[in-house]
Amino acid sequence: MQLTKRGPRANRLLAGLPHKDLQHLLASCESIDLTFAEVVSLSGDRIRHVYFPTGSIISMVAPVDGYAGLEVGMVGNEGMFGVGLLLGVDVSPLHALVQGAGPALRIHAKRFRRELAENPALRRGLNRYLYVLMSQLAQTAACTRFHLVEARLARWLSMTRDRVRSDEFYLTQEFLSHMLGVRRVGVTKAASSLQERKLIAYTRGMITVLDRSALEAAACGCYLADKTTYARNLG
Amino acid sequence: MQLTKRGPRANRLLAGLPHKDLQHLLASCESIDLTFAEVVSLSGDRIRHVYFPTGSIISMVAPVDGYAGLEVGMVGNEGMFGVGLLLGVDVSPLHALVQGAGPALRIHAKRFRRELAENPALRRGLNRYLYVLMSQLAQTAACTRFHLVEARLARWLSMTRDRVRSDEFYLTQEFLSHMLGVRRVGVTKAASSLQERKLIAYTRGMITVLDRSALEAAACGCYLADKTTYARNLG
DNA sequence: CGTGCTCTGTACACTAGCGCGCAGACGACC
DNA sequence: GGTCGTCTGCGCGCTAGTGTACAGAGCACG
Repeated sequence: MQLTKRGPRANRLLAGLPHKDLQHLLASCESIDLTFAEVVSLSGDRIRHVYFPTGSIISMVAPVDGYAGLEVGMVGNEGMFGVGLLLGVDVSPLHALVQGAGPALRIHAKRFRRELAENPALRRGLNRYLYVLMSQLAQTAACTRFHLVEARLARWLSMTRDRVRSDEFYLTQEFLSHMLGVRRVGVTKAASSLQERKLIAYTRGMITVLDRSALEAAACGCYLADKTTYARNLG
Repeated sequence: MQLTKRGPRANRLLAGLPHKDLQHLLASCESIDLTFAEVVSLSGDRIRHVYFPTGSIISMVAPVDGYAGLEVGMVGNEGMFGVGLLLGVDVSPLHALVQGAGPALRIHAKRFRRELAENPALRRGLNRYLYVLMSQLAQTAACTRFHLVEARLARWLSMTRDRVRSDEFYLTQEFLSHMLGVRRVGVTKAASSLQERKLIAYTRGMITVLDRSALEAAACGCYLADKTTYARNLG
């Protein structure tokens, strides 16, 4: 893992903090490694830690009775997990699981609340992030309803690529099918198509993005919309 | 319109405030009437006013290029429109339009921010509401993906019924089709089915709920899930 | 080197919902 | 009372995605 994926500055929310505030916050943080498919938190659980991924990705999955759930948000080095605490609620309404293995910083919920109370810059930044996250939720809802699996897959891969900052990452079609809320077969078809078009290549879970900009073009507008929202509010 | 739909206490967020805080806030509020299909705000617009519906309903619609959009949140007397301001952002990422005509209280964005700064009880309550709203967004995303139109319609009508606190309300199938993100014909089929089952009756936009609890039972679990989340956090 | 597991690809019958177009029904308004 | 606009219902061909089941392919590990 490169250095750029491990230091606190690798997380864009933390990178935006004034030096002194950051140092103060870091004193309460511990550096950890998240492993693929690890469950960070289940819907309804108390949030024990807040996570700032630096090189990892956490998926937020809405549970639905009788189904495996649906991913509604993706948190990488541009965000954090545990936003409920910003609003005074220490229970996550969503499942959170590790979609991309890698390093992250985490901080105990209690200390995080204290930091929050003492640190207006942190509060301001995270509030804005929460706004972006809400926009993403809404966008995803609409996207899931209207767009075809292939475009959604392209969006999803592009988002992942941005967050791991690498053209290669590990993801089985089975996993993807849960994220997108479709059958594995649906992913196979869409992925085959993207591979035929030379946008990606994959074998046994290792996915390689061959043509980034073409992949982004194959994605639905939601990809760009998300990016724009982020840039406007946190850029 | 009954008195219970007009006074400030008709809005559950306001009703939860200490008397003194409420009085202070009300000094900045004006009482207005929202008319059916009125556009409160478009995606990307500056938020000029925050709305507390007392007898009206505002729909939050996520725009999608090439489609009429998809409703992702419903705000009635249990909520407010303009949550972005809580997070320091004065632009709405979503369209907001009036789904149920009726009275509401509103307050200028600027004054609202000042109130917010001065009034911790208000902040606390609204933060919790924001949390509930986020949960609703996620729930709706999953619901829209997995559940059949008939169950979604039943959910939607039940939610509306709760918010207008009346078994009769005006809504055309055309409008409903936009909210649910399906064709009008899809609504016709689902609504016919519910009517055959004696759960509702309707003619030319006037919908009557005949059997509330059966309608709620016909809805997907998302209806109950939303209610539970609200009760747990604001009840 | 073979065995077993995981990952990927394919086939088949089925269904919910789409797009479009049209027809009836009710109400409002001149 | 006739006309027009709005609301509701239906038919028809079509498509994306479903559920299930099975087969090949690559890797790991004994």
